[in-house]
Formats: sequence, C-alpha cells, structure tokens
Amino acid sequence: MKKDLRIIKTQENLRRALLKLLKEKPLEDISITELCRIAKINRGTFYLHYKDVHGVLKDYWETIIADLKESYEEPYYQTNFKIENVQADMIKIFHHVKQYQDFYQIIFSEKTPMFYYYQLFETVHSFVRDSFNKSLTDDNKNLKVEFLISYQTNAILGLLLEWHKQDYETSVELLNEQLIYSIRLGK
Amino acid sequence: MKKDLRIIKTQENLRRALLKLLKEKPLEDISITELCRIAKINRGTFYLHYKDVHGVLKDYWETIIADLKESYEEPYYQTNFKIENVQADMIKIFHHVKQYQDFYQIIFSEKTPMFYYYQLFETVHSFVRDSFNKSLTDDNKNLKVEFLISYQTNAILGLLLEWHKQDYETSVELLNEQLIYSIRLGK
DNA sequence: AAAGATATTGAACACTCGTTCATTAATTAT
DNA sequence: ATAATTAATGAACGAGTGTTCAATATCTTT
Repeated sequence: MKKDLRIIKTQENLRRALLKLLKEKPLEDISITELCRIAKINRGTFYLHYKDVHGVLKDYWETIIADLKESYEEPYYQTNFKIENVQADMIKIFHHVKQYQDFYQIIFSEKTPMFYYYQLFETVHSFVRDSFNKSLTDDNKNLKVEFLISYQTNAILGLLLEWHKQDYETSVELLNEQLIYSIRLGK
Repeated sequence: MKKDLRIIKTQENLRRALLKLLKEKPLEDISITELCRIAKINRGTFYLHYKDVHGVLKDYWETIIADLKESYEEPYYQTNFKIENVQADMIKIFHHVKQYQDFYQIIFSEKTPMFYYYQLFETVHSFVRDSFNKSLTDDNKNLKVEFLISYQTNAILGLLLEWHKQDYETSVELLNEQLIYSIRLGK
C-alpha cells in the first residue's frame, strides 16, 4: 500500500515551486495563489495537503532533519582525547548547516517561527546525549548528566545562531574549536 | 513637542483589544479586522500605525523589555561568593519572566517568530556582560571573556525555553540554582 | 482492460488584506 | 477663541484566503 502517485506529484511540484520562488523573494511575500500558479496546481488542491506556505517548507525541513540524523550515524574522525571524543561528532552538525546554508538562512531569520529552532534543538540534544553515553564510563555518570547535556546543546545552538548572524563566514573548523573550548569549560 | 493625543488613544485601544482577544484565542487567529472592531477604530487607521497584528505585540514587548532593564538596575541581594556574585543578578530575569508569564507563553510558542528571542538574547547578553565587568578583576579578564559571556547567555536562554516547555512549573529559586550550577561549570 | 477508488479541478462564496482618497473630526499652536 | 495642522473615518478597489461542491481525471486493484 504505497502513496498515490498524484499526491507525490502535487507535493513535488509545490516544493519545486517554493524553492524557485525563494530565490526571488522572502517567504513572507510568497502567496498561496502564486505558489500554485508556479506549481501548476489548483489552489483548492493545495489545501488538501497544506495549511499555508510554511507547510510546504516544513515538509522539506523534515527531509533535511532526516539527512542530519543520517550524517550523524556515519563514522567520523575520532581522536584519543576524551573531551574531543565527546565533541568530535558535533562538527558534523556544522558541516550539515553549511551544506544547507540557504535553508538555515531562512530558518534562523527573525520572521521565522520558533518551530524549526525547537526541532533542531531536539535533534542536537539527542546527538549530545548519544555522545555522552558513548564516552562516559559508568562511574563517570551522575544525576547531573542530563543537565550537562542540555547545557551543551544550548551552547551548540547558540553558536549556530551566532554563525547565522555573521552570515556563515566563520569556518567550520574554527566553529568546532570554539565548541571544544566550551565543552572543556563544562567538563 | 509631545505626541498627539489621538495617536496615544488609538494605540492604547489597540493594545487593550489585543490583550482581550489573546485571552480567547491564539495570536494567529486574530485578524486585523477583528482587532479593529474590538478596539473601535477604523481599519485604515490601523495601517497608519502598524503593519500587522504582531506590530501591536511588538509595541507592548518594548515596554516589557524596558521593564526588564529597569528591574535589572535595582539593587538585589548579593552574597560574598564570587560565582554567586556573577549570577545573583540573573535571578531578576527569572522573576521578570514569571511576572509576565502570560506574555512569554506567547513569545516562546512554536508559532512565534524568532524576533523576540533575539531581542531577549541581546538584553540578557548585556546583563551578563555587565555582571562580568562588575566582578572580574583586571588580571582575571582575558580574550576569552566575550566568549564566556555568550556561553552563559545561551545557558540562561536555554533554561528559559526549558521552563517554557514545562509550563513555568519550576520555582524561580530552583531555576536559579540550576543556573549557578551551570556557571560553576563555566568558571 | 474494466471497475472502483480517490485525487484534482474549476467555479463560487463570504471574508480578510493592503492601499487610496476625499471628507470629517480632534488636537495643537497662535 | 480661532486658525492651522494632523489624525481618524468611510468607502471603494483589486487581490488573496479558506471553504464548499459537483464534475472530471488519474491512479490502483481486480
């Protein structure tokens, strides 16, 4: 029981149209009517799938988050130093954001709802937790670990927002250095 | 040269109407037309002052931020321990958010634009910087201080978002304890 | 290949939006 | 108090919104 081809076609057309329009104008200026005109679908059909223009973006967002989770699973260079171990995986996040920079420029802009921030937070949070579980010995763990995890997640998200403000000029490597410095503080 | 009374009256009516409507329904469901009907002002007049419903909220937001800055200026209990010194002022933030809980519930909700978060960040950031300047001796300062300040700001904002998610159930005191614990990490 | 299921279409509806403009009303300055 | 200034009003506009419904087109199942 797979999805109806017509649905897939409609959604693909809408996503394509949105990405095309986003190169011309900000999200707020894109009307449903215009989006449907470009996508060559009826406006009524739009409402069968989405509530508003953001709905189409959220769909795309899900694939991006899925891609982030996937790239986290992949192996990456690991040093022997404990602190770096905990944090080595996090550079993947920076590479991911850099890769989808055009998208994150929208996600982090002032007019965009907090929704995306929260979802990214949850994702990064699960990464940090995972890293902790990998590198902590049992006697190393304590009740405050949960708290540390959140703390570090906030540090990462904060770095990303700062990066956004600087228009993604800092290199991924420097960003990662800053993060490692943060983590050393929170050792 | 003060502001025309009619302008003040119009803006007050709009703010009052918005606060009234916000008790009934979420911000997204409030149309300009309805807001004007409640405020008993012409819809055309609305556009002389604001661009959208969020504009009215932003106006109110400015007074709230001003109030936060004011309460930061007021004296507060100071301990003799350095770490607590740096952080003692920050409990004011928690009290402030608790005081305007109804408002922050909106500010931090998924559908609200990042705008408010960024402004709050800047404000808290200036507080943290100020605290550092107060409590750090000159030889204590180094190039990484700026970085520490941002780091701690992120910790505070992260705590606030966490607080929001838990519907502001945690007490201000416990929240402050958690913050002090964070800061001790980042000593 | 035909039948059944379901997605898309187009048209229509009342409504909101953002803007304009001449008219009226309220406020400020003289 | 009067004149000058400026804000608010009401009406109208073209466009977008969100929804409905019967008719049509497309896909899936047998």
